[in-house]
Amino acid sequence: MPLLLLKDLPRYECLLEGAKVFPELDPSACEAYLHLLRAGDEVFSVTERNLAEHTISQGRFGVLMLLWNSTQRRTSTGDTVEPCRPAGPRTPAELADAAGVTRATMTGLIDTLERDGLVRREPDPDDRRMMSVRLTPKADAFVAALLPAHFQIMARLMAPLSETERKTLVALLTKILQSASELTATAHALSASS
Amino acid sequence: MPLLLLKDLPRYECLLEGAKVFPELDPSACEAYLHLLRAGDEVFSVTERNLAEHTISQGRFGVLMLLWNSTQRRTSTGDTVEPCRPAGPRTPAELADAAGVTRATMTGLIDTLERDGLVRREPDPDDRRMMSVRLTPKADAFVAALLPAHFQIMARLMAPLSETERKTLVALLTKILQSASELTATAHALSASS
DNA sequence: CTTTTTTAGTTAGCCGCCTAACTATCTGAC
DNA sequence: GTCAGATAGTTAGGCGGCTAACTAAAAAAG
Repeated sequence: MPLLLLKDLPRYECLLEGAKVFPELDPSACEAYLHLLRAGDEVFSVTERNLAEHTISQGRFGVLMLLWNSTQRRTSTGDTVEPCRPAGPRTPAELADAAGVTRATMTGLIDTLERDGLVRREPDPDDRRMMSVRLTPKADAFVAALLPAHFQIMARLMAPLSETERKTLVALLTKILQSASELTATAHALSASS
Repeated sequence: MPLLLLKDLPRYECLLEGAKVFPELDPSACEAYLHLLRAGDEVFSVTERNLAEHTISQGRFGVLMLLWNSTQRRTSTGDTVEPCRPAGPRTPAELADAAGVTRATMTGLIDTLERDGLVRREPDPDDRRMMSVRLTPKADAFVAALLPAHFQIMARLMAPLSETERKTLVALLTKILQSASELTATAHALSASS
């Protein structure tokens, strides 16, 4: 996360005191907000550090995973009845949408991946505006070597939580995600009408 | 968060299928991890958008809050028995520690804040290496005008969660935060011994 | 068929984060 | 007292986000 966060979160009493000055301050909401950002940032940093040991950034890793996913579908033996994602190679625009970054950012990521020999750009035969981005064999080996450690870190991060707690966490986060999306949508609607 | 995340999280069945290929993949851990990063990123973006309307970044806002906190303590009438944080003005190094960024980054943030007239650097009379960073009156007004909307956004984000659910969420996130800290600590120990 | 609009991708330039190297100052060992 | 090492802050340069402006090609309007 590109963010600057408080290392030591404020104690709950401080929030209660702050609520006296600012009636808008909801102490429990604020506490949840701060913990969410702090935990997200910390978890992000832990995985980022692991990826950095293989000299790859979170952003480029995300692109590799997206491409690897479609590669798996494409080369699978067909015993998967319902593919989890639409199959096939992916264009920069599709990758940008799936990853949640702008196309300009995706151009930069693909540039670096291509320079490192992990990805190839191929022109689309039908539409000369479009490109197909494909993993190289080197990237296949790279991802396969990287993933076990990556999965182990996730498992260790979540180790103190029981299966039930994990489900609870996911359910709570999903609720927050939804209210965040609604806030985003209304903000967009407001800016569009102005 | 400076990150690139999957817009549409993988379905749980996909994780189960992935676990057949990678025995290290713990599906529920992976699901929790992805939801945590996604929710954190979304919540971060929502507040960032609000701050951007007042032409301030999350990073600079964090610095203002840290300074504002110590200002409050310093100018308080003394009816707070136990101050939440050690009082007093703060040096760039202290701010960097509290915010969790490097001193170089803090230099840049303070530069911008000073340019915008929100902060002043004053030399320390005792130690000529040190600086004191203080809020200007303009910054006091700025923060006071900004905070109500900021708190309202937190409240709206957490609105779908009951008080109990918020406490549960904080408890679960605290557990994750702790295991993340342990992973960080062991990583540092390993790199120090090598 | 020509013209306008839309779309894919890139480029240019800003910002905030990082690390590494540097300057200036203080501290402590001798 | 002097000189080595620690400490505060800055500077320089890289990276990965972003927006905005641009080129080329396709699609739609006339």
